[in-house]
Amino acid sequence: MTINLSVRALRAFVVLADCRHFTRAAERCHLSQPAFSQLIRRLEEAVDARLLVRSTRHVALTPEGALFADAARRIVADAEAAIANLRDHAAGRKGRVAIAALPSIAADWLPGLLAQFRTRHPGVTIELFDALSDRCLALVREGRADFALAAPGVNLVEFDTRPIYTDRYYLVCRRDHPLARRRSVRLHELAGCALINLSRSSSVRQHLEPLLRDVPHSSTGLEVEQLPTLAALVASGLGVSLVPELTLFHFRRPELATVLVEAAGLERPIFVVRNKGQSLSAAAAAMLEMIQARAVAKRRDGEGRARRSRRARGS
Amino acid sequence: MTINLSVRALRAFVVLADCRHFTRAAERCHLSQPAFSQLIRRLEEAVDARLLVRSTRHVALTPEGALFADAARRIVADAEAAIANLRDHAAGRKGRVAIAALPSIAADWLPGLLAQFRTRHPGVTIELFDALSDRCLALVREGRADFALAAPGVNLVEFDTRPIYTDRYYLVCRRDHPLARRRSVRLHELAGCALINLSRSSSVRQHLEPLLRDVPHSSTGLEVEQLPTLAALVASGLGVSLVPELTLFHFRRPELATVLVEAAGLERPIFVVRNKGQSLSAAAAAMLEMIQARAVAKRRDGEGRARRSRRARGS
DNA sequence: GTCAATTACGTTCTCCGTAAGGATG
DNA sequence: CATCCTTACGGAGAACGTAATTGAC
Repeated sequence: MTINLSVRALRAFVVLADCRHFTRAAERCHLSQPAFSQLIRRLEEAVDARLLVRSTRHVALTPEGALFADAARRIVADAEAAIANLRDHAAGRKGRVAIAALPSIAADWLPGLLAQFRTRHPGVTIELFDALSDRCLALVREGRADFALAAPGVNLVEFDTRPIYTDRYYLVCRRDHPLARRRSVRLHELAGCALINLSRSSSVRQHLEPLLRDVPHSSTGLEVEQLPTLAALVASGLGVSLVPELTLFHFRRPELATVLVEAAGLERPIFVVRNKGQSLSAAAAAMLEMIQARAVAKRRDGEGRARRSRRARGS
Repeated sequence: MTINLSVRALRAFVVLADCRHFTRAAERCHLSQPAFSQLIRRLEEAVDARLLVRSTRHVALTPEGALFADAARRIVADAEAAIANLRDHAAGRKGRVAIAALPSIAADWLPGLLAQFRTRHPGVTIELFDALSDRCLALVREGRADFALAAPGVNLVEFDTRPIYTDRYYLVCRRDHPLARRRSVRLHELAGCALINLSRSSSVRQHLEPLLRDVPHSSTGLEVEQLPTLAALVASGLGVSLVPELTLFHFRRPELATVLVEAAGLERPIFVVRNKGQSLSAAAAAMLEMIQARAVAKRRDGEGRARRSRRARGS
């Protein structure tokens, strides 16, 4: 009872129902007339009903045939639409990308990149969640985001991860600070500085805490969540801070200076995080590709800056 | 660019999307696993997109595959519904029959027959137009009726016609009329009778007019449309009339008698009238079949009565 | 006689099942 | 090592095109 209909046969029948002429219908289907005739006959056998009344001179639909022709038209249209839709999605002309990214990344990298993506893939809906690492991972886990751009969280083993960038840390201080004119500083040189911390829940703080244990510094006791607040505190001379490169745009003010901090392990890797064994939609894959290309460019850019810095110091 | 999808392949894909396991899906489709695998591979080639991510251990849908699976489910369901629907119609379990019939036939034959048809084909909608011949033919021509049961109208050549019954004429008179006790009369015996006519537009009148030209009868000048009126006029002693057998139920009153009229050509053929080269729906064909069977029974019945009449008169 | 459908027939291609191969947990 | 998907391959049947046939106007 499991019949096999081919969309081809249905299309042929629709064409025949339209022009009611085997020879012409066969031409339109790029078939010889006998082959076409056989195709229709097999269709009638498959559905086990007479769909057409044929005389050698005229072809007419039976009432059942007319009924079935409507259904066939619907099915053929639906199948063709499904394939067209599928192709659009596969080619990245349609679709949806949902990205979860750390606020710093969302604010620094992504805006320009998303604009570029949109011009290249105008049919794709973009969803962007800017959230802290844990929330980013949760979004991926729940399937609400196709992938995340995040720093290493508590537990990444349940995900597929790939590093795409290593973010470096910068000292943020006032221009009148002793280290402000330096191209770079080493971590131990911060001994004695008054450090303003980010809140304990941030990935930056979690990353820095163990490294700073060896560096004697005077604690300011200040702890903030928002980077603009931090910038204002530093500008007011209450202390200095360490922030990842990606957040530097918060600190581009005339009264502030930013200095690269060099230290082993003082690099924050950024990962692309995805669900294990789950493939990306074409649109998401295209988006990720663009992001990775940008990351590579950024890395080269960073290295260039570093080399230039070393040359400037006359090494 | 004219791709061939088979519903079978789509169904296979749907099954696979449901259980995500080639071996089990193959079993459900009654295929060997390699054949099933090939079927899916060909489907992916046909739509030119990866629908599944296969590892030797796990099978997962790509986002595009999930999208297509929805469409496939829809198409498969639609195709199966279309076939089921078609079969229902072809088997007369569903459908619509529209009959156009002379009022006499509609009132005399059809009611019991339609009730019988309805019990046998409960899913079929029945439409009944009771109208005079010309209107019946118009309904068939317009496709609003599948067939008509009518007397020969002006122009039947445009239709396919088949006689199913020949209606005989009866004299309608009062019981005190000289001919009232007769089993049958010959047309010429009506000479001198006061005849009440039906209106000129009726097929009965058109049929009778030429035959009565040779019979000298006194005209009453009365002309009516409705048979109940005619019955009342005859009952009042204003004259007699000639009416087809099918209308006799109008004249079953204690004060009236009906007598078979014998004359060459004084028979009204009833035709089944259909559009040329247009086939009937299964439901309509079943209905027509029942009607014809009933007509045959009625004819035998009539002949029986006639034979009994002749015997009674001692021929 | 001509047009238009079907039937006949040989070839090609599709599609299946069995058997062997390879990857993953 | 057991599971499970793929590849390989030979055979059966499907499907096409050419040519011949039938039937209606």
